[in-house]
Amino acid sequence: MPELPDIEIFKRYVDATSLHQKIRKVEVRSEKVLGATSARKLRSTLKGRSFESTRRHGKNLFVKLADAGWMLMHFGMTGSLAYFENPDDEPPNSRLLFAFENGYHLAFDDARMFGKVDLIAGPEDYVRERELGPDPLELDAASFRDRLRGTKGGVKATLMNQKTLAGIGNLYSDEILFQARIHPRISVAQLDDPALQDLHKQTLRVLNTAIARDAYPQELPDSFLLSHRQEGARCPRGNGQIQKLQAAGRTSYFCPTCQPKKAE
DNA sequence: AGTACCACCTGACGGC
DNA sequence: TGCCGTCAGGTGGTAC
Repeated sequence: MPELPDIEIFKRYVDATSLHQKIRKVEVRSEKVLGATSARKLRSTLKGRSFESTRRHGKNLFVKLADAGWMLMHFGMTGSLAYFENPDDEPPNSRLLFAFENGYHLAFDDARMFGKVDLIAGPEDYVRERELGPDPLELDAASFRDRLRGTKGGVKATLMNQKTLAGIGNLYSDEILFQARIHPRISVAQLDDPALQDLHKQTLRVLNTAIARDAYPQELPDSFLLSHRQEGARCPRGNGQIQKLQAAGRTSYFCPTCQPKKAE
């Protein structure tokens, strides 16, 4: 589930459950999810310390450690978090387990292990080193427009390019383009200023709506494509059937009537 | 700069 | 029930 709205929900989850509690033990169940750090280093850094606060940039969650830098969490395609008391409730694909002194646990669960947990100096350095673009929720319309004006590729690829904007993935780019009535394969250069302004507006609306619904797909409005995201499904606006195609190397769903290839 | 393809991994699902 | 192919919400490297 991990695009910007999902990570924002994970952030709030950590804030609500796991801050300011002394860490008793760290169990590394799979070293695959460790980045540049080692199991030994992670354990020794975290043990006896606590999570102090969190930040999010795009799909990255940063957890501040009391007096010892930051922990980065990236959730890949299948990562998630679970906070629980009874050890029997540890999720099936738990890769890292943080045990707190209050008896509760936080698990980093990730079936495919494309996720990463690492120790880093801080969010700003990390964002700069990775050349990540701005988080779309922090962009006003003019900055958004200027950002996209500097690009030349397909609109779907551009929305998903983390160096252009950080946080949008395959699902939400489809949703944003559906709401903005833009065909996924149109190039950014074909969009005029009003179109880019509307694209910005829909981006914010889609992401904020998803966050407000806890990024829970079933809770999204029926007017969203995401609840109709399969070939042949009914267009939420009643304009025919959803189709799929490949765009930016990913399977993309769209409504050919609402999102025509040719601008009118 | 942009795109297409492959690789990294495992689990879920549909067809037989 | 079980096996097999296909696909999956991300990202990084390579080649063009």
